[in-house]
Amino acid sequence: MTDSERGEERKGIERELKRGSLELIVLHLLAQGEAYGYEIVAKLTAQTNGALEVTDGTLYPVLYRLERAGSVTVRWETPERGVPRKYYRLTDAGRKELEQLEHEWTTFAKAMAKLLRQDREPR
Amino acid sequence: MTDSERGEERKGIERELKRGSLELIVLHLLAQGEAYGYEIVAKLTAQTNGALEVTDGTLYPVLYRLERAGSVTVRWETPERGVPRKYYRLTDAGRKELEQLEHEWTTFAKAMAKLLRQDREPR
DNA sequence: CAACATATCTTGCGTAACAAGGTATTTAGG
DNA sequence: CCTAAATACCTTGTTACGCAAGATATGTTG
Repeated sequence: MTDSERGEERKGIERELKRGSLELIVLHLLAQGEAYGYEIVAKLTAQTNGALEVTDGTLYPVLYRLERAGSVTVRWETPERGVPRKYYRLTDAGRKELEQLEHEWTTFAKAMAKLLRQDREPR
Repeated sequence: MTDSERGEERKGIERELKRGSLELIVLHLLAQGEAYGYEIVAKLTAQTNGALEVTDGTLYPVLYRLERAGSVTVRWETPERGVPRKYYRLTDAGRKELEQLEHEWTTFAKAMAKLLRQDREPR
């Protein structure tokens, strides 16, 4: 039995849709305040009621990219109890990048919405 | 002058955003009626005022995927004047697929919109 | 000290959009 | 007739990213 026979061929579609949006998502969450990796994963799940989830294996590369790009700064902190955490904080450049990405996302979403509003052939 | 100095570092972002949306886009355009490859490219440009463009090198693989998936049927036609064209037409399965993709896209876009509406840290 | 929880990081895979280049057919111009 | 341009379709290689899976390290608890 193939995937498509099981009706599971759609499994990967959300994955594709997330492409290009993850940086924006992470920057947006960090704009709410400093956070560490696991916390970002949890926040994302919470603030979208599970509609937009990410595993840590996906998140860390994103954070690394943001750091390299100068959008975030990093700080280790060892809490009174528990494992050391790596806190990420938005830079001014990161804030600008966030605005830019937000704008581009909105533009794209609007174009899609407009296109999908076009009438189909009546049957 | 580097790309980022020209503010062109975002060139690739739209490409990523399109990921996963192209099948939906093509199915939607075909729902307006039968069309051939070049025609679909032109329609997309026209109906989005250039906001969403695609080259034929991108389109043909999409059409091939749709054909393999049974979402479209194909028919060659040689017009009175000009080169033979390959016309694509939506199947019933393609219509279902279109609805499904439309739903998934909308769900995703709504989740994004909701997330981006969350307040930032006041400064 | 064993088992579990927390947290970070790495590797390999699959896929999709695209640029670039290629082919075939038709039409137009000299 | 020959060449050039236009139309249309197709293929190849590159690149980037999301993710599953697993590795590592530290801390907690019974």
